[in-house]
Amino acid sequence: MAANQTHRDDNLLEDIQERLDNLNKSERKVAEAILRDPSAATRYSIAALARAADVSEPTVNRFCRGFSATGFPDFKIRLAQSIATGTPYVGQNIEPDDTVAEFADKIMLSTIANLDKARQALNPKALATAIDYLIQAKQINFFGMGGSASVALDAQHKFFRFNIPVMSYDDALMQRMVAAGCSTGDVIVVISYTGRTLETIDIAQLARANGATVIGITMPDSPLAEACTVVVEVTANEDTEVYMPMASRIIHLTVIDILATGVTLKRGADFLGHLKKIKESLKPTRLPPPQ
Amino acid sequence: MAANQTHRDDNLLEDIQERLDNLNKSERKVAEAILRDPSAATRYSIAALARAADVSEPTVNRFCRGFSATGFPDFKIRLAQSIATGTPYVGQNIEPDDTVAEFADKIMLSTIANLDKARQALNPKALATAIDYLIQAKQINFFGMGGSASVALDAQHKFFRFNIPVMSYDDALMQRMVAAGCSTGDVIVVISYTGRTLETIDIAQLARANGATVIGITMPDSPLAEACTVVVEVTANEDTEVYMPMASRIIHLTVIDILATGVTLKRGADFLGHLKKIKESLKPTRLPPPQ
DNA sequence: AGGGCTTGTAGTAATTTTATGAAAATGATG
DNA sequence: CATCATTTTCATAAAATTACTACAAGCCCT
Repeated sequence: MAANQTHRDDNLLEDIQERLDNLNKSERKVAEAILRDPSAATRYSIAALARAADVSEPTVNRFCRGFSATGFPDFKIRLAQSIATGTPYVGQNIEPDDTVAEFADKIMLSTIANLDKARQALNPKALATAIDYLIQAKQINFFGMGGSASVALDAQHKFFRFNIPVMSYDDALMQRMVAAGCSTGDVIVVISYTGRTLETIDIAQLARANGATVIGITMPDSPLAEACTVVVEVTANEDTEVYMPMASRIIHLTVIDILATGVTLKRGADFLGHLKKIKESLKPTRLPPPQ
Repeated sequence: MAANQTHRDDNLLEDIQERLDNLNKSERKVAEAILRDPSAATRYSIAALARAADVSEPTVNRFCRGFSATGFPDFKIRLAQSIATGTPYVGQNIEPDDTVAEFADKIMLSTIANLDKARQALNPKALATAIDYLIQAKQINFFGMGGSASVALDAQHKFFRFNIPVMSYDDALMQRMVAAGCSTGDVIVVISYTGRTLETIDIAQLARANGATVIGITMPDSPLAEACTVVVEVTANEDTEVYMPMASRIIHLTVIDILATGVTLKRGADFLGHLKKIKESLKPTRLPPPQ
């Protein structure tokens, strides 16, 4: 019973953040005042916001219209929705003179924001397909190089509880060897942020050529994505900002969580289905139930 | 900086629904008009809503005040937020018959919720101390066993860019050997969710006895926490629920992100501090400053 | 110096809120 | 059970706040 309407991708706050550079002096002052404390902005009157931004009221009004609102009140409503939609604390880069409390908060919030974005972008159908493949796997291998090595390792731990042989490899040579040696029924999960590492793409293709199912957790429309049987698309906001840490790893890990949970659940359902089949096979030997 | 309130569990819409019976005739008409099409209500003016509910404008206003809003505009903002809060199943456990879309969403949301909780519980002072130790380290070792192995591995990758020797170990034997061989100036970061693994505690004590600084990322008041030089306390809501995956790993990873970022930042700042020290050492050779 | 873009001033329009009193409901009492 | 008193409910209208428009001054860039 999902079906929460209202999820047109508004995200006014992000919009403001993005268009910050394309605004003229005064309107940028307005934008900055809003970003400084978005939730407070929803409580301001146009006069109060104008004062906070040190501009005139009509400037605020023009600013609102610039973001395709009919006026200030409409803008406030949209802003309020944008805040509640999850992505509350967008932006705010880490500054060299931030205190520990400040940048710790910023990292946490940006991670949260990224996760929420990933949540909205997640494709359940791809996940379902991936889970189906994983359930039927004779053997599962997780491939992750560099930064994704830890994700692969984590995946190995998570999938260990299922009674399937699971391994993870962070080494191109080993990966290639495994890919070369695999066959139909094997599943290989390739984790890569960019999806553009030549070696990785090559290995994925090799594995597929040998009949293995290749599940990719990577960037949409990347060469690696093309090479996979099924792709769970992940687009993280990798800030080029030096201080900003990789959010993609966190998202990848959470995707692994979802896959593992999916396998657990489906196995249960499968099991129930199995029981049902047995029961039904017994039916002919019994009398039909009363009524 | 931090301090973003706003996430009191509003859910105005639910509130209205609940209090529907306790309202008098006219106010109920208002409530019904709003519930008939909540998102339309956010676009109405007080006059329009009054007409839609077939009551007078002050009635609408009184209604708004009844739901602890300062007035109609404030009410509309709250309503907009309530609608947009696309958080239908926060805190809900995963059910065996959830669709993929449903449980994927639940996992994401619960992870987000956990991160946010961790954010509020973070102790900046402990983080600052840990960062100080890490900067001064001659050598850093990350220890994580079982599920925390991937966190340790990730940490190794992150700290690689600093010019300090970094290693990670997921094996008790290797950890013990490293702990036995370390000396003053070495920093060991022990990552453990429970903080109650005997082996890990023992290793931490051994390392400290040899003069190493031991930073713990673990549960507060745990035996491991006692054994550390400084502890970054992490309390994740580890749902005992079978289907719920470990949120602690994600939090641990984010803590690592914070530490790595802190080291990057402080290196810059440290340089300034260094300069200051040199300056101060020169003070005695000068006359006291005027005033 | 003049055209185009930006921004503020001042006045106007719209909207919300308060004040006030009338109508309805409740309840007590003869 | 009728009647009056009291309270609650509600709408009209006026006041106050808030948002919008027109226009003019200012700035920047050839």
